[in-house]
Order: sequence, then structure tokens, then C-alpha cells
Amino acid sequence: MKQKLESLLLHAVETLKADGILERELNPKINIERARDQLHGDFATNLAMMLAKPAKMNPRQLAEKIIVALATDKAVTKVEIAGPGFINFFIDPKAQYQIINTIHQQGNKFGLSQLGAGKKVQVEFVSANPTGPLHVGHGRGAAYGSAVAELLAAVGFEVEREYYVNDAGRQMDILATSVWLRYLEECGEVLTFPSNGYRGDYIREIAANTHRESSNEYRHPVTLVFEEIPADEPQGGDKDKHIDALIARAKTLLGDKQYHDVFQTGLNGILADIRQDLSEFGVDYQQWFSERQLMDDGSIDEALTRLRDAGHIYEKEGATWFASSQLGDEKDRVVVRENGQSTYFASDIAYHMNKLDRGFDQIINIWGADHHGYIPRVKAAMQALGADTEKLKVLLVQFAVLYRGGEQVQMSTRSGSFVTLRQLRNEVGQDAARFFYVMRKSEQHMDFDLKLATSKTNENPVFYVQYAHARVCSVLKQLAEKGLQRDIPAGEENLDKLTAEQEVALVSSLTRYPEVVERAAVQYEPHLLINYLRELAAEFHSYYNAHQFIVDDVAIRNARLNLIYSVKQVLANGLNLLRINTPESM
RNA sequence: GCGCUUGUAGCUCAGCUGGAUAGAGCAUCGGCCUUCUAAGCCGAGGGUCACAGGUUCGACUCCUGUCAAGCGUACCA
Repeated sequence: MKQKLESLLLHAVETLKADGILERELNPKINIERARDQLHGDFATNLAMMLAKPAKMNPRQLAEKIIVALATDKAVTKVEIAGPGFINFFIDPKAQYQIINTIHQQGNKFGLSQLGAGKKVQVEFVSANPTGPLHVGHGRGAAYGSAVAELLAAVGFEVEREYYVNDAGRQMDILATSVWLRYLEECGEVLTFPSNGYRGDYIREIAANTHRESSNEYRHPVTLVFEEIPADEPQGGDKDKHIDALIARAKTLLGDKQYHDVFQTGLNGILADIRQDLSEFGVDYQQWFSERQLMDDGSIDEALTRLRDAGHIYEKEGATWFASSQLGDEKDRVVVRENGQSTYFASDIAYHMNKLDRGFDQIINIWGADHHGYIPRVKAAMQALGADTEKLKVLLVQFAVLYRGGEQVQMSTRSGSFVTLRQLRNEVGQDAARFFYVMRKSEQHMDFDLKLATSKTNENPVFYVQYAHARVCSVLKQLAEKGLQRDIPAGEENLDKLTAEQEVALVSSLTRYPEVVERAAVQYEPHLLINYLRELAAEFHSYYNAHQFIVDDVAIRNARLNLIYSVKQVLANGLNLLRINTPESM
């Protein structure tokens, strides 16, 4: 419909040019939007106001001329000038009603498109360090990232979902050592757990499993383990020196092979948990990409060599630096430390080189907002590698600030005091959690009161949308119980009987669905889809209360049933896209 | 200090990429179930869109400045 109006207007502009009213060189962008108010018809354009100045006419006069030049079209019943110079179009309801038939034909394919034309897009999200279970902060990235991925897939992109596993670095050593110390406790050793170790219960579980499976294989007496280890902070020492010494001790006492075993046990245990958690949350990945692999297969060396060859690398104070400040970053960054170890950033350069080599047309990184300062250096690295930085899109997700009954909940993986995603899912339910996370714009700071979310689950808007779906199902069930059947062709023939205010509104909303999906996908804003579903549900509930569907008049009955069936279909399509269930009864 | 993000109803948030009278949920108040699910509907009150300038036919939306909040500003990951 929009396209049709656009071409009508383009023709009108050409006519005016031919008549000498408009200058030949003018090439206006035709802007057509849906009218917000029904009084203003269905669509409106601001064309006359845009052209008023170059044409040296007042907008309303020009609008009149445009309308005169406009070719007539069956679907357009009325065109009028309004306000400062809007041209409003009123569309024949009959043309709009066709959407109901379209929805019947396309079913769960309605709303899908080929906009993406099969372009390859990678969406990397969550990628939380595997040092503990996912907490509610990660949940937002998980829900948002998967919604973005699903939307892109729906509009025809070939999407690959990826989780970057930070399985290298000091944090992981701390994790391995924490597991080992808990394991020693399982063996019966008595020790003071380092203040900087991971204290969560999940570490004890992993340690207990290890002990069950391997008995005392990794056991060493505590006296040996802590011999000449610098004091921990609570004992007046330095917590970092303390834990680093313990890591080194673990490596010597266990040897490479056994240390690696313990390390791997910890990593696998947590990763398995994360994987299961996400899968249960409706988030599935095609790829789990290991940071350690980049080190082992020489990718990091290769990336640095490429940067060096391109003249972006220099040595200073014993370290190796990437001259990112010349490519838009605030300052240069270390890639290889004085001690010879590469930095996390070096891994990330290699990782992005790898992504580029995999031939994606678009690379989307979804990061926590606390990483925003990181964007310029990654873009700088991509540019230095000779890539188009436009290929990379970083979407930031603000963290939710957690409250419990008005009091802020502090979260720290290290101390083990945090609310896990799993707890949240169990408390508020799968659908509510997903819906809630995606409901708000991703860059919006979010307050999340757990007490409110858990105590008043009925107020969660997800039920409102699901309820609309269930109500339609219920009507269709009632129909069968009354020995009646939905006559689809009869409904199609009588769509013009749908003249009630609520019916017109619903039909108009149904026609919007494909546009909403496209917009939500292209702008990476799944909350637009949520808003749409809430509006559609509201219009349906309103309709439900105002009119009876199973009426004696066969023509009206079937027309109405076709309409509400279409509503159910679109609600289901939208909820499915968001991986939210569509209950048939509630 | 500098940078990024945000500031809209009592609270939590939308506002369709510059359009017509700024919307919804919760909370408050008043109505609607002997007929398809009341997890619903109908209605009322509630706003200096942080503040001040600017850009133009028109600004919650764009620009500048001020104020406030969160985050960042490592040879941590």
C-alpha cells in the first residue's frame, strides 16, 4: 500500500514538473507514514510541506496542486489536505481486509520477508566469562541477543549465533585454583580459602564431583600447598599476590597434565551449566568459540604479524603496542605485556580477524554497556587489518540494576553473591523473564525489582498478550462444542461486514505486522515487536468485550471468526519469533 | 578532567528514525460478569517532555551549553 501511494505521488510530482510548477531538478524523498489518528485517514505524507520552500508556495496551496495531479486509484477512497499541509489518504477498507486472507494463506510464514537477501550475519552475544553461572545481568543480553538474531533470520538474513568463550587468562587460573582448593577440602584438608578466589557454591559442587570421580588423585597436604605463600588480605597481606602464588603452587604441585585436568574440569562444569541454562531459556548457538584456540593455533601471532607488517605495531618499555590512537582510539594499547604474555585485547584482535575471515557481511557484537570504551580500539584494529569498520556493529545492553523491595542488590561473581538467571526463570517464569528483558529498549537503564517481579507475576504484560491468544483459541473451541464449524470461504466473502470500530482498528493493525518485524530487525529493536503485540492484544481484548463472535448471523460470524483467527496467527507469529510460548488456554 | 549512555505522569517505561491534541502499565478513584476465560473491558484524575538557548513552516525528537544519574577512562578479563 505504501509503495502504491509512493508511486502515485512520484507521478504527481513529475506531472507538476512538466507543468512548470516544480523545478525539474527537485527530487523529493517521498515520505509516507501511517496516520496516528484515524481522523487523519490511514496514511499521510508531508510532501507538500517539504516542497513548499523550493517551490516558493505555501504548503496548503501546493498540496492542492499535488492532489489535482494525483491519479485516481480504486483503493484510495479519499484524499484531503489537513493541518499545515499534510495530505491524508483514506484507504478503502475492502483493500485492507485482504490482509485477513493473506494471513490465512501464509500462516506462520506471515511477516517473514527476504529483505536480508541471504546475507550472512553473525550475532555474538552473552559471552560471559565461564567463571560462574549466568546471572540476571547476562539474562538481558541473552534475551536481547537472541531476539535480534531471530528477527534478522525472519527478514531473510542467514544468521549465525556465537558465544565467545574466554577460556584463557588469569581469571580462569583463579577458577582452576579455586576448584582445586575446594577439592582439597573435599579430601579432608582444612584450609583458609583465598579472599580473591571464587567462593560460589557451584565451585564446591564441581570439586565434590571431581573428588567422587578421581578420589585423592590430585591431593597434596595443605602444609605443602600453603608453604611460604604470601599472606592474604584479611591477614594483612595482598590478595592478588596471595592468589597468584597459589596458582603458581598449584601448577608446580600438580604438574602440567594434572593442572590442565583440574582446569578443564572447572571450565567444562561451568560451561555445561551455562549451555544448559541458555538452552532452557530458548537461546541456542551455532558456535562456541574458544579464546584459547586462538592462542594455540597461532591466530594471535598471525594477527600481530599482520598489524606489524602494516606498520601499526611498535615496542616501548619492553611491551608491544598497537598504535590505535592513529585510528581513532584515545591512546595506544598494549598487545604483548612486558612479561611476554599477550593481552586480552590481542585475543580480541585475532578473534575479529577470524570473524572477518569467515566472510560475514555483517558482524554484530552485543556487549554490556560497561564495555563501551572498548569499541574504538576494536574498530581501530579492524581498520588496521584492512577491513571495513562498518561491517562491525556493536550493540550495547545496559545492565539492569537489581532491587529487592526497594533496596539495591549488589552482585559479584567472585563473592558468589548474585541472583542467577536460573533463579529468575524459576521465580518469574520463562516467558515472563524473556518478555520483560526485551520489553525495554536495550540501551535504556533498567530497574528490576525482584520482589515486584516475583510477587506480582500476574501483572506482567506477557500474560496480557498470551491471554489474547488463549481467548481466541477458547472461542474456536467453543465453536466446535456448539457443533459449528468455521467456514473460511464464507468468511472471506463477508469481510465487508466488519465495520465496527474495533474491527477496522484490528485490520489496520494486522496490516502493520510485516512492517513492524522489518523495522524491529533492521533497527535491532525487538521492543518494537513487543509494543506491537501489546497493542494488538489490547485491541483484541477491547473487541472481545464489545462484540460477540459466535452469533447467529452466519455471514457476520464467519467474517469475525476469520478476523480473530488472523489475530491469533499474528500473535503466535510474533511470540514465536521471541521464543515465547503461545498457550491455548490459561 | 575527558568519553559513552540516559533524563518523558507518583513508580516502571513507550513515543514509528522532525509532524497534527505527548501515550501505556502499575498505583488512586468510579463503573461492567445468569451469554465465547474478569490474567479482561469502559471511564476519571495525573505532564513546564531535566534546564537554557539555537536550527525551521513545525522540536520529546536535530545542534550547543548547563545540571543530574549510570558506566568507562589498566601491561584485568
